[in-house]
Amino acid sequence: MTTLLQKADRQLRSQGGRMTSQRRIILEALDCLNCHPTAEEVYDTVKLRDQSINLSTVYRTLRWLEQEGLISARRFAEDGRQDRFDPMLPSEHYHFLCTECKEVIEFDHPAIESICSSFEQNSRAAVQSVSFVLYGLCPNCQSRRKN
Amino acid sequence: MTTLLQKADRQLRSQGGRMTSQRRIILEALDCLNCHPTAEEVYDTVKLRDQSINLSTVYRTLRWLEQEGLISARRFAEDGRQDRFDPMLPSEHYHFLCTECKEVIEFDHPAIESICSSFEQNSRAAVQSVSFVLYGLCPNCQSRRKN
DNA sequence: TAGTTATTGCAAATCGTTTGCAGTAACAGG
DNA sequence: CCTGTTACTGCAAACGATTTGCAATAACTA
Ligand SMILES: [Mn+2]
Ligand SMILES: [Mn+2]
Ligand SMILES: [Zn+2]
Ligand SMILES: [Zn+2]
Repeated sequence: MTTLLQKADRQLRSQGGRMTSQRRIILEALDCLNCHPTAEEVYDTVKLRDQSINLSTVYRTLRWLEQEGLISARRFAEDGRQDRFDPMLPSEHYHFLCTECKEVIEFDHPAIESICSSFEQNSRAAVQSVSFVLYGLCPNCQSRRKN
Repeated sequence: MTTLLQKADRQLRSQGGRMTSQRRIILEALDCLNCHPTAEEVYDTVKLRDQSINLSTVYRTLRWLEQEGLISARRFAEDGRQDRFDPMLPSEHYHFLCTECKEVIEFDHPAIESICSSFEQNSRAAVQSVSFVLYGLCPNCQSRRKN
């Protein structure tokens, strides 16, 4: 399993880009920050290692990774209006967002694809991408609420 | 079929609110503006009837309608970061957004609900709401692109 | 080791939306 | 109708998330 840092390095090499210390720190943060962080969350993590790094550098790096197809930006409702960044997995997947703690759970379901094709047939529209997001309470927040 | 204007009127009456000329114009705009307008689109429409109406009044009215459960706000990816407003239909439904002309097509599919319950069982999370959005090209934009 | 230029930090701009405030106009009651 | 109370308005300024212009810096190349 190749890390984001490795993928980005290869990408940079092939286009005359430069691997800066800031980029390395951001990429390493993304690699160990498991889930679906906001830019602020990445920024907070990265600042622990380099106090002088700037939020706009974080954004520029994230947007570059997005352009290169190495991560994708997602915007969930019921989660303010900030973007969350998702390491691009090899397979399509969908999300559950806990409205309380903002935890994201990924899942997949075979029926989703067939819903798309049945919609395509009925509407004659061409589907290019799918966003399926469930909102609710994760197991933890449910039990926390009962108390 | 009761119009939004009628529903809002009833709601206002029951809570000491006032039916102003601005609200009437906005509600009438929403009633004939068929689909899923942004606040700006509503604003542009109402300005034709009342030059002096203010964008913040449009927002305040839309948010009030949202709170009253008469419309809902939706945020689609690939559509900038503005909200779109959806007259609350009696039944749950889902959306297709044309990435080119921003037309919205509504649809439903019986399998969607069973996907939710199967996710609930596997994850032990409690699903409260669902957002299912397809992105792609509507029939019109497809043929326009072929030429 | 020096030169080219991609990348940075910073501050200011942007975009969609919200808010504080003083003035205006609904509408209830006389 | 007239009047008083106060919900609602327009305006301007604040907002949060993100983007951008620019001059200084630091990767890489040769
Ligand atoms: Mn994901
Ligand atoms: Mn709709
Ligand atoms: Zn939770
Ligand atoms: Zn279209």
